[in-house]
Amino acid sequence: MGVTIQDVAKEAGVGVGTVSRVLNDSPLVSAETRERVEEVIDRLDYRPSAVARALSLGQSNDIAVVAPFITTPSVVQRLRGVSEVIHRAERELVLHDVETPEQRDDRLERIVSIHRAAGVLVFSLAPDPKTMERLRAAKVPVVFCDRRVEGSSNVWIDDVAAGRDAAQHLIDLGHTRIGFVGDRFHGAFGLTASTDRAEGYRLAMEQAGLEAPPEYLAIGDPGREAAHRLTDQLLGLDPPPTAIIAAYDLLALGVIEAAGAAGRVVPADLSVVGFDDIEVAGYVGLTTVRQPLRESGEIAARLLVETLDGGRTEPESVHLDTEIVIRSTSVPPK
Amino acid sequence: MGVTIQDVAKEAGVGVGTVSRVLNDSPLVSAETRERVEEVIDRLDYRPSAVARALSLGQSNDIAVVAPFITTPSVVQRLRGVSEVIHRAERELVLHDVETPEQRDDRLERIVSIHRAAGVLVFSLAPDPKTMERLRAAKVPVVFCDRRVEGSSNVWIDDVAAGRDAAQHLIDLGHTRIGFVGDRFHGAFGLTASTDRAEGYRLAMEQAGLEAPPEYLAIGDPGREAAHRLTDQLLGLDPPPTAIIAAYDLLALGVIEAAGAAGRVVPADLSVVGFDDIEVAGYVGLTTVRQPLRESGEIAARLLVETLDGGRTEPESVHLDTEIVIRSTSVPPK
DNA sequence: GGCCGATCTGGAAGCGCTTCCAGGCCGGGG
DNA sequence: CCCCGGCCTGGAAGCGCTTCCAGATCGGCC
Repeated sequence: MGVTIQDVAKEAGVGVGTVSRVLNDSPLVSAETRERVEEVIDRLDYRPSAVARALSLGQSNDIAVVAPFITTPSVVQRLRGVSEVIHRAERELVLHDVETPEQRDDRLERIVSIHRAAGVLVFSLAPDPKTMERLRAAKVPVVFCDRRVEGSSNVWIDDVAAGRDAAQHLIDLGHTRIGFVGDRFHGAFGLTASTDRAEGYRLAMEQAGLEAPPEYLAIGDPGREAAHRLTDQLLGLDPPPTAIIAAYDLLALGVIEAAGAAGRVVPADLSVVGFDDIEVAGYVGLTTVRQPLRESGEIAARLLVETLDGGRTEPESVHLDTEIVIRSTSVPPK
Repeated sequence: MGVTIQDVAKEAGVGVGTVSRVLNDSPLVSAETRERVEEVIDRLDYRPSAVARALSLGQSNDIAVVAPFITTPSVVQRLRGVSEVIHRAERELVLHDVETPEQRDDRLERIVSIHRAAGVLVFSLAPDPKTMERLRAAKVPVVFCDRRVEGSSNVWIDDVAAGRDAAQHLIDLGHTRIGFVGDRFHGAFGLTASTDRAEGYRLAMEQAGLEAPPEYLAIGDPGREAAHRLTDQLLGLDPPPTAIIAAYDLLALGVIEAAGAAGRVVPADLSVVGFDDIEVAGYVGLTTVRQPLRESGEIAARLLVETLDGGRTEPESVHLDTEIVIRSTSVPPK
């Protein structure tokens, strides 16, 4: 069917070893032989089989990306950065979305034992220790994005600081009654962004000498309806908060929607701040704490590619800064 | 390093052929042998190498998904559906994003010749005839999502009808001056959604006996700033449109933003309608023509998996209905 | 009892690469 | 002139599977 290395060798009048050396840029080939072989490769439109190569080398050219796909649009932004770097490095991106926590470890194990991926990029999740151990034993490089993991390369942001910045911004505007909306979905996956941001919010309040009563912290299910319920709950308090921080932008949009439905005008009656700065945040004028999503994916992918290409032996932890982007959903309280 | 089929065979006291037969559920194995082999497989935690299997079979277990990744959030929704089906079918999803038109055909060719993917799923794009020919010659099943292609399975929606529905909705509300905003990015990729929707808009206007002067059709670059410019351009006309149809939801958000910046209140001064019903459309109350994104991915993936598993021999074209979702950005003109 | 088919099994060949090893060839030094 | 080392090169072995073919076993029938 397809042209094989044998065909090329025969046609060029050389051995298969020589063709292989040409393919892999080995210096052990004379210039004229190389040229002749390359001419034949072009003429026959030969393309080496990645599968055969992978079997022979004991390792494929694929990079597995494991992500809690179902969640926020932020994953997509990260993926763009990852995809760009991976394809520039002439590798393939194999996507494994994890829709339930149980799938997580199973996927990771299959990736190395069955698929023989060259490297793994994990978004946001933390594998359990047993799985981590196996990955290390298999000597497959793993890089984490949006997660700090000891002993592995990773890219992370300081979510506590981000939460603090969001709260501080509102405090600076003069707000004293500030609520927080989060979801427990993140908890089930072992994701920490939501709780860390809430913690930062608590710290900022404390530091400013403001109260953050437990009923001002509303945690519920993910999704739009839940965001509605949580918002209604906060707005029904006496006195109600004059500002709400949402654990991520999509949730913030839900808060805005619910506030409107409850007859509150954003931002006059209620200021809203989110996190991440996903694409639509700009479109709807949402004040939010930006994290460099695409860049985080790029850097994580680059760390992995460098490790695979041998240019990096020690794990590296890269910290990225967050930055509050003030748009039109946050103003001083009435 | 890893456990191989040889190890299992030796440990179970059988030949490798028998182990292979057990793995592949061949009926040519006696119940007791099967049981013994399975016990050893479990005990040694043996996992067959997908790479070796792929080389032996001449085909991998991977499904390549080719998508113009950079574009709208709609791709993500489709991907979710695809991912679910593919992983349930115990196959791998290899993602190839195409950021420039030139990459498109190169990617497709590499997918079959180098990566030996079992099947290909193409989003929105149309490969050139030469590439299509090669794919056919390689006998690799290809399914198109969001695109009608003769001779291949595909899932599609009627974008002309969708455009007509959007316009008709506004006409029914009493609008007579209706503008359309699109981007030429889609054109460069050979994507037809934008132009088809514009065509539907034109037809509806014509049918209603309304004028759709050329200056009411604003086509520019993709992105937020361009959407601003196009909107400003339309609003600067005399008389300006009382409603704008945007070729997809993200563009509609840009129109809303620009209208606000120009001092127009949506929907009182300007009604806006989008297409796709991406996740955030609900959050911001955008009236839009919904297409079943996730479902389209699911169905396309299922068509492909069925073809690969031998249950389907003839290509099938699945038409999905669109449906207008009326929210708060469209009201009668003043 | 012998033969035949049905049923199951072992193992070799082959998938298309990489890599290692054994040479062949050449030039230069003894 | 011979030998040795440095370059190149050809080709076999091996990666871990699937599959095919040959054979072993067994029961049933003549």
